[in-house]
Amino acid sequence: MNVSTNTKTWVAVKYHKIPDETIRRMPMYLQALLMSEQEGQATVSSQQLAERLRLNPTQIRKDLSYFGAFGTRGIGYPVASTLKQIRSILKLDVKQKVALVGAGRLGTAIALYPGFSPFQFDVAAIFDNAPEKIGKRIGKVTIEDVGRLETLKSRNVRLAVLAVPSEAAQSCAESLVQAGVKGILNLSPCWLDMPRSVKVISFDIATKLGTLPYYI
Amino acid sequence: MNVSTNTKTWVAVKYHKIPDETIRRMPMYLQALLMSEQEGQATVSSQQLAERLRLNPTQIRKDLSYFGAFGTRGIGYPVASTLKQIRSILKLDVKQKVALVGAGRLGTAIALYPGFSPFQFDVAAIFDNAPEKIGKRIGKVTIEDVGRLETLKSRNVRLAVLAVPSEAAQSCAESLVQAGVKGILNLSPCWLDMPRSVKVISFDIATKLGTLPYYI
DNA sequence: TTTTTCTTGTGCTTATGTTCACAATAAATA
DNA sequence: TATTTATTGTGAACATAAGCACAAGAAAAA
Repeated sequence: MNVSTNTKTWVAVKYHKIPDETIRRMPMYLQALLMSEQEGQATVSSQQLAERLRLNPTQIRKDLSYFGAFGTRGIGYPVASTLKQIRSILKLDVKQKVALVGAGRLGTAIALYPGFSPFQFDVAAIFDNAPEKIGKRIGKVTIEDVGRLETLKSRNVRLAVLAVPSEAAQSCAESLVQAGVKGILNLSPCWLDMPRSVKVISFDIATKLGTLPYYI
Repeated sequence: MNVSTNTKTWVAVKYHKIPDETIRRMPMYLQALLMSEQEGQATVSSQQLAERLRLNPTQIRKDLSYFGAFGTRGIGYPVASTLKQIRSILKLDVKQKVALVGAGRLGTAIALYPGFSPFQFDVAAIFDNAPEKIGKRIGKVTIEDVGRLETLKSRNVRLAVLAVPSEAAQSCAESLVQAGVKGILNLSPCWLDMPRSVKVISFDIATKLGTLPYYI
């Protein structure tokens, strides 16, 4: 966000706690705006965004307003500049390097997942502990031994996806922190004990599926 | 869920609307209790569960109390019978058949994902539209053509995991509904327009990862 | 038997998140 | 220029969820 030119924005971000739920929705707004852009729309109203995402238009306006006034009354939000703003807020305006730990089936699927493209993530390194996998390639990235995790520090990788068995998750996570990683997406059904300074997002496909029969 | 118009539901939930967040946590309790069982514990306190899951003990007690009084004051929760109760609540006491649509990398990873074991899901069918995949096997299951989705009705499959590209998600979901599926776990970053009677849980790995740089 | 210890179940308070309702205001139209 | 139309931004009301604090009650110890 361009802090220097917008006092109001700066104040808003600085002195208001932005709801986690708002942050959770921001990537959805990014995706929806990208679709509007591809359709050639110059502006988009909260109503249109809401229809695409099946959300309440007020919620979208309030979410965006936490970061400043991006829209124009009577018109809506300018697609290009709002996209730019959101990218900046989410720190997705620069290519974010991501390390992947675990080159199993799930890890491989993630390394090659086309859904990352709107966010410009760069899977910069892949690690595994199986000797037969080391040196092989997934896409353009060569699998390295987990022993080399510490090299992440000098390679400026601050994000990681953890796709290892639950038993290995905690120790891998600790190595990642040691290597300077600040954000971890954990895909195993276990809690990671981490310093406060490290942000962990965990979710497990099985746990999600586990709620489904209840609702049927 | 509109309680007032649905007598069955009204009775089932014992006159309380059960918070969605409570349902979301129930599979976690199931997993934690399984671990206690494997460690040979006969009872477990909300405190112990809370430490394992990094939750507040009060929250666990309140969640469980929505479904009845399972514990014993001064002692805690009996592991075996509470497990049984939770399985019954989540309808995981019977083996739930699941259809998987999309036998790509992500679909394959899910079909073979060991994390489903605590929930006893049975991946009973796998579908894809790529002719070269039809007839091949993933684990013990043979990949079928998506045209055969309608056979799910007679095979009594009521749950599905959707691991297809976003563009295909809506039409696959409609076929699933046509085939009598009542619950869908959607892994693509798009909204599914479904009848009220179908429960959809959506999440996208990229969208989750998209929030991470913000926090670091 | 009485007291102490432990832990559940829950009313109530606090925290977080959503939505309504409407003033503000930019552009289009008369 | 005045009026109408469209849409944002936001204070306040409402809804949902979390957590404190403690009575209730079960077993163990005295």
